[in-house]
Amino acid sequence: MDDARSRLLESTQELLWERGYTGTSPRAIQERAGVGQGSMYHHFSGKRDLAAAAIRQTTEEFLPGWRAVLAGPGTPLERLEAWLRRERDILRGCRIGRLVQDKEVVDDEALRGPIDEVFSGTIGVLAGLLREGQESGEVRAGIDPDQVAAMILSVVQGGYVVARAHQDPERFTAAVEGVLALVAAPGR
Amino acid sequence: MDDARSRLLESTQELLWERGYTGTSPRAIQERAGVGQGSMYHHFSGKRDLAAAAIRQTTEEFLPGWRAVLAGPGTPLERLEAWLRRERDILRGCRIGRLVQDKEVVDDEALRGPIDEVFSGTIGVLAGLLREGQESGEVRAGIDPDQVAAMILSVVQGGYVVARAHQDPERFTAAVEGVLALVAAPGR
DNA sequence: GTCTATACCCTGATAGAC
DNA sequence: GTCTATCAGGGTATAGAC
Repeated sequence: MDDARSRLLESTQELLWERGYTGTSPRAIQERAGVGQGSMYHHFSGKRDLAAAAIRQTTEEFLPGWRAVLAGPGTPLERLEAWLRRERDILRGCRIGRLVQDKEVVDDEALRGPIDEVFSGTIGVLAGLLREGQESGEVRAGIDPDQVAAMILSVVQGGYVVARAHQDPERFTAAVEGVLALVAAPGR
Repeated sequence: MDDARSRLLESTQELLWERGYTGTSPRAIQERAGVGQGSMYHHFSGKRDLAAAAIRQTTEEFLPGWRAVLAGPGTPLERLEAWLRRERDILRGCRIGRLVQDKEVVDDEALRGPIDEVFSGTIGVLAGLLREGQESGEVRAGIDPDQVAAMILSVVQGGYVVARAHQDPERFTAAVEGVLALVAAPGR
């Protein structure tokens, strides 16, 4: 019954990914959802409200990925590898990272907040993983896990950007393999 | 005399940086340039044409930075450090990397092309630098310079993204320092 | 080269009927 | 809950006068 609501959220998630916040119009959202004007403004107070809900929903969909990194099978380094090498829709870009280019998103706490939480949380998770790996000797010693965690997330985010510029997913892959080669303890 | 033309280009460069392609309107360009409608459409055939010229001009402004990396003072690693640590307007993001989130830019060869050239060229320059550094023993041996070069550019691009999400330039700095720690040969 | 007028569609929203 | 008006403004461009 409030199927319209969930279809609106889903089409907003898709359009934000494809077009960003500025490039996404209420009309386009309604059309893709197969829902009329009145319905949308019944469920949400406007574009911003709908976008905030859609972004929050998207960020919640990242939780399973975190769990796998934290508690998946394998050694810390293996879990990092699995996360970095997992299947991604590289040329479509990151569904949340891309939003942060948008001035309207960055200037609005309700829109930027959830993105910041995912990124900050990811850095925390990665830093923990690196520390674990250092203790077991798998990960290169003498590096700052927090710095390297920020670096790893940056490689993923920047990998999307560089791959899109060249229209070639291989650019992303190269960057990720570069990280893995550097993070492993030398001579293993 | 064709000062209007150069003012148009400059205001387009600024607006593309702040707002992206989709978010930049001809009207806004004209207002910021202090130029009327007719003038803009006299010098350029439309928004796309103007944006293509502005992007090309922006990418040309990257050349001095390359030269410093290639032929600046210091060892290869010192030149890499200088490039990575140089003053940047971090929270404003990368003036060309941000454009690549835009579907209309990616789908248009005239807009994406110059960006691709700068990125591909940068990776080439960085890879050369890394090879030099490996020969002199400054840079960690046993890594693939092309992969690590792609990784370094990704860290810069992703560093902007992550810093904007957190609204804190320190995130960028941490990522960059992470790279430098990993790239240097261990025990030096 | 630059100006003003004009045009048409899109954006983001409100109002009120059903 | 959803539909159909309706609206003021902006986006992007063309036309023709100056």
